[in-house]
Amino acid sequence: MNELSNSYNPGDFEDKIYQSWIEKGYFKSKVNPAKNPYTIVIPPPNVTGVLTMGHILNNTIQDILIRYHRMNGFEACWIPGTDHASIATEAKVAKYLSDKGIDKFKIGRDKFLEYAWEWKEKYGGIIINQLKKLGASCDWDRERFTMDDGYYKAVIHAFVDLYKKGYIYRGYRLVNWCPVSKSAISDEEVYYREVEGKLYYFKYPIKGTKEFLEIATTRPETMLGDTAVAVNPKDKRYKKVVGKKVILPIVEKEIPIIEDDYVDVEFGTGVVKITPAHDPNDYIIGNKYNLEFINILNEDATLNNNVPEEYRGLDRFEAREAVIEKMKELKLLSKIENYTHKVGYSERGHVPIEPYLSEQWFMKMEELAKPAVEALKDNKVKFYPERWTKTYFHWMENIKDWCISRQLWWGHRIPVYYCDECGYYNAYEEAPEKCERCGDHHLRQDTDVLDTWSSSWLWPFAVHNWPEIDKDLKYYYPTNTLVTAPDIIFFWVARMIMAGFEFLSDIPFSRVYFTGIVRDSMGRKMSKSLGNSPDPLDVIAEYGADALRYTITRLAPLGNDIPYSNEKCELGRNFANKIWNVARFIFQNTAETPRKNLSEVELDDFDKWILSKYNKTIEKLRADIENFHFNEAASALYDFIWSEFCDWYIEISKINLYQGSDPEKETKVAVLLHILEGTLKMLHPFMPFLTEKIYQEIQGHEETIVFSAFPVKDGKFIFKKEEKNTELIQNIIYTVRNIRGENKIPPHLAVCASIVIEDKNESALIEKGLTVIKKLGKIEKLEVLTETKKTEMEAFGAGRGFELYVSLEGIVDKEKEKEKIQKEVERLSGSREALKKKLSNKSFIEKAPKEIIEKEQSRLSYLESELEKNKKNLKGE
RNA sequence: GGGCGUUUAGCUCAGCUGGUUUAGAGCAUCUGCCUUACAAGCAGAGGGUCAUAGGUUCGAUCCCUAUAACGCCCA
Repeated sequence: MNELSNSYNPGDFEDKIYQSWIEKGYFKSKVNPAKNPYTIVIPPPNVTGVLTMGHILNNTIQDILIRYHRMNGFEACWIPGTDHASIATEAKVAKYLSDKGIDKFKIGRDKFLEYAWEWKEKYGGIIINQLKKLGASCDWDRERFTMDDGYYKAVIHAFVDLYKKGYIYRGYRLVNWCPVSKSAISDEEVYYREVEGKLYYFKYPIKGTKEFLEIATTRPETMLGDTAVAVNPKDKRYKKVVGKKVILPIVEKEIPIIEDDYVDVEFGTGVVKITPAHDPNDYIIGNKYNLEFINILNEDATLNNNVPEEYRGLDRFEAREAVIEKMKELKLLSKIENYTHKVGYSERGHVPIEPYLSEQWFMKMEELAKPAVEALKDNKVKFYPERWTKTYFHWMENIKDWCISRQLWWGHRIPVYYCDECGYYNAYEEAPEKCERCGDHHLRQDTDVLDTWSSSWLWPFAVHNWPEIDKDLKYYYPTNTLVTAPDIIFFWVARMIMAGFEFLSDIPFSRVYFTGIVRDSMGRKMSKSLGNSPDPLDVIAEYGADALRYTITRLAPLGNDIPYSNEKCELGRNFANKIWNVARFIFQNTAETPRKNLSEVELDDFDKWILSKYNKTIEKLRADIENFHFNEAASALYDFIWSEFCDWYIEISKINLYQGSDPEKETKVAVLLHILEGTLKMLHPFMPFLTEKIYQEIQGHEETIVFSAFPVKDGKFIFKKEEKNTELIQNIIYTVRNIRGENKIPPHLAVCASIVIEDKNESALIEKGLTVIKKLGKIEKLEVLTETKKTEMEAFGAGRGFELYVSLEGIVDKEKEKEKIQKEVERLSGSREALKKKLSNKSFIEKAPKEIIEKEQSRLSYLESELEKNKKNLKGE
């Protein structure tokens, strides 16, 4: 007797099975020259993060790929890990400390880092354990963290290498400043939000006249740092004032009126103020015309000492109000308009970012980008869906230098050492003891850390012992597929490709699968702040990991967003339950019979039909997985198992299982087990737990399904004729059931029927199929006629190649029956007319391919014979 | 402002590069069933002028162009 309980309770076995996989070490990968490697590196989640639905989607897909390739004989290696998430983690730790009344700056860098590591140790394991719940078959022995010793050294090595090659430089530049984190952030960490703001019109007096020049601005407070006003050279209105000066109000300073194409004539008055230190466009203008750069802000976005005294120390928004008040007083404010515009916000602090002049480290990107662009052009790296390559090219071809320094402590500290004595500085992998130039021993390391992405861009090879080129790196690199979300295409994907070429002269992966974004039922992105992201662990507890995996895969067409809600997991759970129960049925009915090979038993039409369908499913499934059509793969399995195997074959097999001869029973047992076993294998990448659990109960199973061979289509089990014959029988059964349903014949009531089969060659088949028709159609007496023999009180149905009469006195409603047939006649004539028209179209006959014309002609004759049958019946002939 | 998507049944989506698709699935709805694998189920049914307008073609849900709505990305 089998071990399967009466109902499907995933909670009873999922953890146990995972535990046994780990104990057996199934997921450990070793360099194996006899096999081809198949490698995936996990997109490392934030070490302090928790699993989201996005992770579920992403990691399920990776696991499908890994398990599929493992079953196909590859040395599959899925390398897991986490990243240190510099800003996010530092913010969390700082908040934790400040809640306890501890100020991060008071305790200092070293003490703070101690807390941060403690924090990491405490929360760092959470997400990894959650992945185990999902069934992820990662090689956990290879788990890496971006701040592990080895990885840390790799990051520093990369920095020093690029520094020496001249790709990394220090510069006083305008950067995106987050006043909350008090750190620079990259362009990619800025998001734009539409804001209902105001457009303020200020009058600046023109020097030596009584006239004014009117400017429009959304950021009045920055006027305190203006060093010019500008107009468009084509703008005739202002031709005469160009070259003159205006007196900057409040500050009482003369600044020039310049002209430049950049100025939009249509915007405001056509005159703009130029604040080179606080606006990216003005920064460019400032450089172009050698204007003065006046930084008016402190790190926390309060105003500094470069502004008149009364504004110093004010927050930027307070200063805005104060400037407006003052301008009003001075009668220099001419109007205020409502104005909707986009404002850049910090992804970290969620406040408007401030373009801010500061000393930062940058990486020159243009050269690094070149091979990475080529790689996609040459298809060495392919994106799925392909359209993302456009986005990629656009970004790469307009690439800007990357600001890689962050004014934080948690991260890889920039390995640049300064000599205060002589001013010399350089980058070193190991801290030098003395100054290279003057020999002084007082060296000071740069206080900044590196942007997190400038550690994770090394991920595909730094997970090994790089910069050492060891046998693992040689074997597993380049990796095969990267599975990630498109919102980090610049942050991460593009940069990994660049790093791959720069450090190993090769692509980091050949294919990139971009998942969609998981949204809630209202179409909103899942986010912590909205509270609309379900905890995947709750979902797993309620529905099972297999159900969740299946559901999310089924819902995720390539490149489209996924509308998710927990109830949708019913889809997966119901499917799991179906599989569970069909397995129970099979075990209950096969235990007594020895299992034989398919070659040892005699197959009937129905066996051949299901084997044919099964082999076609294998073929489709393989193609779908290899082309990343996971949702279709999931559907194909569902349809085969549910609509073909369970709905038809299982029902048909009961006839022989319950009443058949021994050889008949043996045939069914052989086929049932063959298909169950193969189907479980095909399902395993999608639903690993359930399939392992059931697999263990199969006669003659191997130790585990994890390494079992993924089924291969066998051409000798494709049976076209038997497929067609079975289809005919199915159609007859559909017709009987339809008549039963329409006439409300109770299910338990058997009926009498007669049937006409048009093709005489198929009549023989029907003889064999009669039992099946009788059983599934609940027919007690089925008469096969050579021609129509109509009697009273009969319901009629016809299909391709057959006519069917169901006789049941007193139950058939003749009027309704007539209406139904009338409707059918109308439908058929409609189709026939349309088709006739098509076939009488000269152009169609001339231009359409022959097969199509033939097809349409045979369809016409089919329609005509159907029509004839129905009409005859209607006339009562 | 530039780019990229999406628009198919009440809902959520398939339809993988034009012809058995006057279009499929799940959920929801309606009818009938506790048929000893499964009520998380079984059997049937209803429901769509494939966003709109043109165009290409013998033929368009599918290709092209415009429009609209929604969404994302970049400036």
